[in-house]
Amino acid sequence: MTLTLYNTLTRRTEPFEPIEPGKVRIYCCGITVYDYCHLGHARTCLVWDVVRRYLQWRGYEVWYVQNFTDIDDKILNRAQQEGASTEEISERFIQAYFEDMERLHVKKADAYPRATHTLNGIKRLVAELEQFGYAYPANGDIYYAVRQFRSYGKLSQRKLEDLRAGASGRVEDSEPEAPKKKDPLDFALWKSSKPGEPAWDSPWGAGRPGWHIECSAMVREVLGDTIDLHVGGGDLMFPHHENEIAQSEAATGKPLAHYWMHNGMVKVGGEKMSKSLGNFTTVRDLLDKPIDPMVIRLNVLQTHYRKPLDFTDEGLEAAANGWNTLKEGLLFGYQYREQLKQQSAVSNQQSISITNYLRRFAEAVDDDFNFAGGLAVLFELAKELRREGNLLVHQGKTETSPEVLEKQWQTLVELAQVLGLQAQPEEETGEARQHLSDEEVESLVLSRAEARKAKNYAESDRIRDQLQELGITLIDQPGGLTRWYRN
RNA sequence: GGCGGCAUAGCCAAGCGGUAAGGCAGGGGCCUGCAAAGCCUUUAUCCCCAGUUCGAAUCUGGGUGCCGCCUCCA
Repeated sequence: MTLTLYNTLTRRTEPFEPIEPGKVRIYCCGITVYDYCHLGHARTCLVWDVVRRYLQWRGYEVWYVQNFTDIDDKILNRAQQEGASTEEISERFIQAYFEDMERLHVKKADAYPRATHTLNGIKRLVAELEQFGYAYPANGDIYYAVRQFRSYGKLSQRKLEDLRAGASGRVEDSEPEAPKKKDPLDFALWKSSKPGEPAWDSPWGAGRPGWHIECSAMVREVLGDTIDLHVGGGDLMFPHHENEIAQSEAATGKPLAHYWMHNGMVKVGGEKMSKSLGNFTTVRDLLDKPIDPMVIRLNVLQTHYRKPLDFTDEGLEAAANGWNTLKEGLLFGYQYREQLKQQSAVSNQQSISITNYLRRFAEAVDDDFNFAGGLAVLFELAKELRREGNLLVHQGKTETSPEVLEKQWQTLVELAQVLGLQAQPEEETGEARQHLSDEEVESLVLSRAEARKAKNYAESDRIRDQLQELGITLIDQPGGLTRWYRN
């Protein structure tokens, strides 16, 4: 089987071939740490977390790096607003980021480079670009000369003329520094600092890096000149990723990444979720509602990563119900293992079908990370296990042999783990529900049976309700037999 | 205005030329004193039009409607 993925660079789905066989180097454009993460950020983090997990499951050794942009205008603004330092702001939101991601079960990256920790790399890159004729100074700032880079626009598939036409209308009035630029599309590599602003020494005077340069520097420093996969939100394609390519490739003469992948935006009421529209929900607000983090994960995974995802209460509710189904399957082993051991073993004629599940899952996901397709396999397994579990509770026996069920369960758990979905058995609180012993329950069930026989349904229903409140569910079976179980 | 993407059941969503996965919600049935739980079962011809093909949701052309990017943005 071949893993294929959609490469933004070529606008085609291509077979994945890593530079070094068996190894994958991924750089994920992380966040600018000036506020809490909202669902849009969460989607990006979740999608690429699962891509990474899948590659690992597929046998690749993955080196996954995600950056923090911890110096930029917005951080500066926020710091000024709060009378805090930029370090205090970025540090606070980096910590918040880690808290949020941990709750969402996003695996830690192998490295979290930061712009402010990469100043040497940044300065080196700017110096090289200047030396090679791609950068020029203007009023203390250093700009990248877009027209010097012949293939500028190759990622977003736009021509310079088109871009200029689009930019011309607003550049003059919205950007006071525009007149300093030789071309409206030129962008700052290094910005001189105003009094009171954080600044680093450089050959161009005290200042700070522009927005795009830090990623070029961090990729190079942590992963090398050319990496396998560069991923991030679709809104970064232009200008951020385009500029990264222009910077890195002009300096190194090598391709920055073989594959570029972009995830779709989260939308609210048909519009992109964003800070400026004010229609965002932060990850922590949602989790504090509370909503099971796995519900958010499932909600995200049910839409293909490249498509926009409309965030709605209904969608969340559907995902919550769906998660319940998966959870019941995932808890099957914990719940019924003991009971199953007592069942007589039947032949394991179905053991071959296990590889079938794995194969179908891999086939779906190999096709440009179609996790939604792969989820169908998980639901199939979960529903089968739930059904068998119910049969065990209601009829005392399963249709499938315990060995096969055990394997199916393990398969489900394995596949769920690939998607970062996991359910833990709830801790026995050992309180109210444990007040009745089995004998006491039996005796109540017996009194109820007598009441029913006497057609005293008021009394029998009272006992049934009473037991239900104590977490005990009764199952009346044909022939007057009543089974019961603790919820 | 320029560039790009999407349009599949009540809702969400797979599908990549061979006759519509899955999830959610709903319908019907069995069981029951009634319930609950459970079990069984059921629900689309794919925005419109015209082509290509033995055959199209899937390819081509033309509409229509949404969305994203072109400015900070995951």
